[in-house]
Amino acid sequence: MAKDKKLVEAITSMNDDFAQWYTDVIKKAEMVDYSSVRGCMIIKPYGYAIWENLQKELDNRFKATGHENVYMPLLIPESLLLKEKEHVAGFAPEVAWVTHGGDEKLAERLCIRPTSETLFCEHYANIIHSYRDLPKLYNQWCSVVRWEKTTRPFLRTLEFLWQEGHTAHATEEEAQEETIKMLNVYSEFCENVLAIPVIKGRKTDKEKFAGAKATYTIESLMHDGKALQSGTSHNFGDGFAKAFEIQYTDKNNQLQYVHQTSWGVTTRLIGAIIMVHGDDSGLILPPVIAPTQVIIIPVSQQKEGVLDKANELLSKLSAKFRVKIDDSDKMPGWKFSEYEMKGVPLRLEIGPKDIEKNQVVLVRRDTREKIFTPIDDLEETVENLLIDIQKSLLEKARELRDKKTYTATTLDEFEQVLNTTPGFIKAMWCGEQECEDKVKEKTSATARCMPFEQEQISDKCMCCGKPAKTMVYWGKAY
RNA sequence: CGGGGUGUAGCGCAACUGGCAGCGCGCUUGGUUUGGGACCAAGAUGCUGGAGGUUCAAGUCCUCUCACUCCGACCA
Repeated sequence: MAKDKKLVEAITSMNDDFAQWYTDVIKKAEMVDYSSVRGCMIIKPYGYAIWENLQKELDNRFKATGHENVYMPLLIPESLLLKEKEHVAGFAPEVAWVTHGGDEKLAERLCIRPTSETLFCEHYANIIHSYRDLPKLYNQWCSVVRWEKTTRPFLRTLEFLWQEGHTAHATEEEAQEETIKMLNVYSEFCENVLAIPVIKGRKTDKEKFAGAKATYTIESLMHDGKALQSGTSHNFGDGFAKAFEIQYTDKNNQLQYVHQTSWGVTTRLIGAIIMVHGDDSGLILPPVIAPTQVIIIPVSQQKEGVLDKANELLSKLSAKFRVKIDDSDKMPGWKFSEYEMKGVPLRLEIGPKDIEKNQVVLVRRDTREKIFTPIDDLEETVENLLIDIQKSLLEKARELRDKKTYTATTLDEFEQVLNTTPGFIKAMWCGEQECEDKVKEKTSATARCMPFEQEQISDKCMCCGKPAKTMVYWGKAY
């Protein structure tokens, strides 16, 4: 009866089928819906609210580091896209084209932006003339379209929301400084806001962005041991500047090319939140970005005074926190499960027994610990608990990642680890793409990044045995 | 783009060898309930993903197509 019923409603267990678990969670937590266009998702209010909170936190950080928001057009003329060779080669296979306006065929077809480097470059060429015009620190929030072969909500969709920063600087040093500065903004954001620990480092040439001189990345590890590239920051050098003729006159009246950067994060981060923190009861959201931080659930709400008290607590807490009340006539047990599925960090139960004792029951989503709290201490306790949940989510994620991080000194060992205990594998590399290709071919793992924090695992490349240059984090990636 | 799986009510599924399209959950109304997914009663809901074909008759057989999903390759 009640037990069978629970089985009907339950989601797939993570350990049984991680991919199915993921799909169940995003559907049951009402984050997305599928649309009639292949590979495109409808982001529902709950999913979008998470994006909005994430956006707010990031945008504040961009502004605090001197960046300004702009908006570039959705459409890019083909001739403009073709200007930088490597860049086109990287994106051409996956762009969508607009060929008609109404019934009329266009003289030049337009692509729907897969990314906006070319537009920013064209614009920069027009507005940058003097060293006094530099640096230009622009960012835009928009969506882009990439015609991917296979798609998954949040992780890979044809259209996705993102932010792309594009900056132009007078010198190589300044551009490099900006590239690293924004990578640090991302990693600080991931750890403090999303409670996701990341590995910072540089991409190998094989993995770097089309047209970039160097790509830096933050890599995180999901519950199933797969890596997720969570944000990138590119140093373009003056490659784009030369292709688009972005030049300025320096103090010595010499014509110089600018040095550029770009950096971005996407709605994919929501996928990371799900797969880093979630459990078999559903989502677990870090309090800082949770659309609802506290859900109030009245118990025996038809009894005199219960709803009044619950609403009183609602208005009291709303001054400081994002709080909601569920006074629908569903059973309390149903509501408990529902908000666990949605990952609300704290549940507040209030019923006749509590009112009698002038207390409430607080329940943490992450540990399910029940805390009986006097109403007089409520605000302080809630505040402390939210801070503690945020903190312990990060700690727990870091512990898990460290536990799933291994080392290997030979390719056999590497394969063995990857097949038995998927995760990050730290191993030495000679620097040759040949070895990178071989690893991928044999194991389907890729070089996730060359971390800033290097370790000497051994002195030989785990693949070819030649002297090693770099320690690399390897892994299977989303 | 290659390989597998799936499309039937909002969701999960059933319908044998081709023969009236059904069940559970959810939904609506009324009532009783409420500290871990309540109960009773009465209802509503379908061009079986789409197009063509075979047949007296198609959810079922054939052809094509679209979407979803998983596994690879490609990518944020």
